[in-house]
Amino acid sequence: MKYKSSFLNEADARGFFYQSTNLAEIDNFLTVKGRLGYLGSDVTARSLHVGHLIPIFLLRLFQKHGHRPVVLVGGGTTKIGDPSFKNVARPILTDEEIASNINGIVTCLAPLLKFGDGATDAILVNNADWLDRLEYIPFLREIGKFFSINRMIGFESVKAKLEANDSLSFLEFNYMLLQAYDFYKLYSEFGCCIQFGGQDQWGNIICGVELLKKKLGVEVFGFTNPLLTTAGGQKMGKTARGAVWLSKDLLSTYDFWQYWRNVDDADVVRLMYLFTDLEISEIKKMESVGGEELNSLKKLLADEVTAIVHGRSSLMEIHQTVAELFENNSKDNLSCSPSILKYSLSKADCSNKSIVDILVESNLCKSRGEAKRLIRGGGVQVDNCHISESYYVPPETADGAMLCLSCGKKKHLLILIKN
RNA sequence: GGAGGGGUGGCCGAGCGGUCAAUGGCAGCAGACUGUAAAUCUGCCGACGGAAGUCUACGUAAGUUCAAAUCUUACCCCCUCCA
Repeated sequence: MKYKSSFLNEADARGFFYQSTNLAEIDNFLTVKGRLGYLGSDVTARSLHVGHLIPIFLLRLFQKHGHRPVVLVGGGTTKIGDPSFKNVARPILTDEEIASNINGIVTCLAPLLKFGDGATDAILVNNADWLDRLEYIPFLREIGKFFSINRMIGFESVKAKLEANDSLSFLEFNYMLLQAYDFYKLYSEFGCCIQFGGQDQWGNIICGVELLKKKLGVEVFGFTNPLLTTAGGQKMGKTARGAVWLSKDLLSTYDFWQYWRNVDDADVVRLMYLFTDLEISEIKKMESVGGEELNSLKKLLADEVTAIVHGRSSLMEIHQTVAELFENNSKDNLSCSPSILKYSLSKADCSNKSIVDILVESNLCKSRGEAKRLIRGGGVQVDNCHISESYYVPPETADGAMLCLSCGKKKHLLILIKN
């Protein structure tokens, strides 16, 4: 075993470790159960997405090993916007938007961490509770005096902006002081000694560590995880339709599953370590797998991640949809599956609605032109037959008949013909 | 406050009076190949229209012109520099 603490051993083995302050001390510190560690997140959207997943799964691990996670939602700092490594300043949100975003994010977290009053139950805090009440002069005198501009402009996150001649407003420049102050607060009020975050948070985290050392003379710790990138070095978590959200309202469980089902070969095992509860020894065996066998591991990955994020019960429905859509051509039960888009067509409409109309009305295509182009390119199928004419009209069929209309291989629409 | 440089399609970025619905790259979509992946190749990628074509777009608003993303003026916004 590399470390004394079980948490560090597992976190490191699974690929959650990027860098930390005084690693040996953290290791000692964590040999005692019930330690507090926090993760802060700004609340710029009403759901978390795949990009947030690494630090949250890290917290989950922290909890599993008998420690107590603190989740800090940035009700206060979101009003500033973290400028680190961003080339566009964050939009300024209203209090109402922030409040509703916090609700959404809490909903996302519920299945991932156990909240409550027990010794290892997670705690939720909102930094608006203290940041909103700050007074400028006292803050400058008590906190600001510990920050050296010389040092601040040396941080990678700031330096990058300065060198690129990007504007960095004073508002944004203050972000790191506030995040440092959060750490100070959480230490003073809860005894929280560790801050987790993505590697891009390093500068901000260090500010907090240094503030506590200077102000209170205590040593607290920072621990960062690598950013989630694909094997090709791309930031992970984006798809055609936008971010891979954790909220069911923004991305169906079926689409969430599909995201993991379709990851790059080279990423499968790494993601398995990070985002499943499978034993490390189990996953180790997968490292040598290749070819078609790897393809089936992707299903396992998709199952496991989806089970953690959306509950194992959601898998049945997803599997049913997948089976019907891809693995056999029967569409008899497809109508029962909530994951698939449906479109009702009256018998009378069969003769006066073209495929183009249907594609547009069902939102499969954004415009008639797009629908026509897609047809011209051979991307539209009805019951697995390519159609080549934009004026194709579905045949009149008996009541209750169904046609399966596909745009490419991934988007499907079930047309129910009714009277 | 002064001086200078900019604002072009999802992003980057050319164009600087007609041939511009706007070169190129990225991203995206579809087809082929495959393992529902990657890579590769091919096609598409403002709206409406069967088409001819029409309309809406180059920060905003006026103007000059037969004709403006391109010229003029005002305004808005961004960036850089200032003993």
